Amino acid sequence: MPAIDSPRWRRRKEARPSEIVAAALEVFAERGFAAARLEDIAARAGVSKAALYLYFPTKQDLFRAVVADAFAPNLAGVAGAADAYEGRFEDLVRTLLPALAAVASRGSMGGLVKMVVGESRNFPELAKVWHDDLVGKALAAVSGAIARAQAKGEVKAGDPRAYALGLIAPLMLAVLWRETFTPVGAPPFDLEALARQHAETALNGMLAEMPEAAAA
Amino acid sequence: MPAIDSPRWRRRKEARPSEIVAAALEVFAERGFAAARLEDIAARAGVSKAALYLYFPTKQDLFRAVVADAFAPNLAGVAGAADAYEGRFEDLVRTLLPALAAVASRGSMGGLVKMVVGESRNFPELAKVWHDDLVGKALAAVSGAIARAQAKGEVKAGDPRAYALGLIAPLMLAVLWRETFTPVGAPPFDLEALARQHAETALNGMLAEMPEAAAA
DNA sequence: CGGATAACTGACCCGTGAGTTAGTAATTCC
DNA sequence: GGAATTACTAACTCACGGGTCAGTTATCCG
Repeated sequence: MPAIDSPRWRRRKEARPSEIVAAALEVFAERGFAAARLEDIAARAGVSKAALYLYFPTKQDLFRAVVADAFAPNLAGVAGAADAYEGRFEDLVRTLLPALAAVASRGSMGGLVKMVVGESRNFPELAKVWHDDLVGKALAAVSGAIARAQAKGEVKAGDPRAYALGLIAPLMLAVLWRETFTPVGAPPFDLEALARQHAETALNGMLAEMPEAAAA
Repeated sequence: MPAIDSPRWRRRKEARPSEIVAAALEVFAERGFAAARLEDIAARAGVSKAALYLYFPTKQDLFRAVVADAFAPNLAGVAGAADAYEGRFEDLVRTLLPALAAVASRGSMGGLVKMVVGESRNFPELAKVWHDDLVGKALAAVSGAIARAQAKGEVKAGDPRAYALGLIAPLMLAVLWRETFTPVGAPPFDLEALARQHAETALNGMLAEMPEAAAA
């Protein structure tokens, strides 16, 4: 027999939205937008399906909320830091890559990236927001830092945007690898170690060849 | 009035399967598995929906056929080439990366990669096949070539698998970029140029530092 | 305590799309 | 030519899941 008190449910107007969004992030990341069932999201949030509609008018709006919630805090910081940075380029790289690895290790970044690439065609406006406000900005920030380092003679000549992609791509792909292949038995990548080794390799490849000089 | 002859449709038992698979690849790549409609695939293949079922018993089987058809030829060659290679490591890299860029430029590789990452949770057996037979093998082949180059003193010490990821990740991510962000106005990457620059940068970062030596 | 409020639920509706089937028309073979 | 074969289609069924609503129950306030 169940306990006589302890009501069947509680009113928790404040806590619901974030719990729902968290549950939705999990399910969307696992199944993709179309295959995700609102009943599953509701169940994982400990709530009935109808309750979702008290807070989000449609499935698409819930999806948008997930994106807005989970995306912005992750990358905005990184981009801003790279943008404002003025010290030696190699110090930036040796800070940035492990920081990115740390962000990627915990948390939901893998699921997010999957959602971005998987649903971009079905949500062109979202793809545009993702690019204009976040991914594009982050890439531009790193490219900008590289261009400045080139102007100071720290970094070899070459397309800064291609250099930037070369810097961050291994980490991104390692995250996708974790989401995609590790669950079926593939050996994982150690993100921290990868970030350290890749930082050294990339610097080694990018830095101009004066033994010791430049920088303020 | 329509022409009096020219029948409404023709019997083309041989040609149908490949046409259907090609149409399915397009639609699956655009929409993802769950959101893809068989009617759309049928229409694009110039055939009725029911005709699909003459050749493929279910939507999942059609998806599997698409994967089998489109995936294997793309990567098997690359992996084999890297595996068998015995010359100087830098020559391998300068050959492999542009070749990969060429494969990625034309054709459907972007759509495939999207399908892999997007549907891996919904098709664990496929994810396993993808990894065990293709992606994992390709990565192992490149890692192996790097390990051999390290043994010969051509390449610096370090985790070969991480080096391999660093080599191919920028190209993969550029392909995903094209699929995801270019359609909404983001500036594209020139894959050929990216491959060339990245090959030089990566070699610069990876090669051991004896001015001229080693190699058979 | 008891009425009012609103957060929440269970059971429902209905559009959509995977899969089926009865029949039609292109082809083949005599 | 015409019967037999079968590639193909139009029209259907039915399960599934997004979205709704009437009613229930926790909570607030007097």
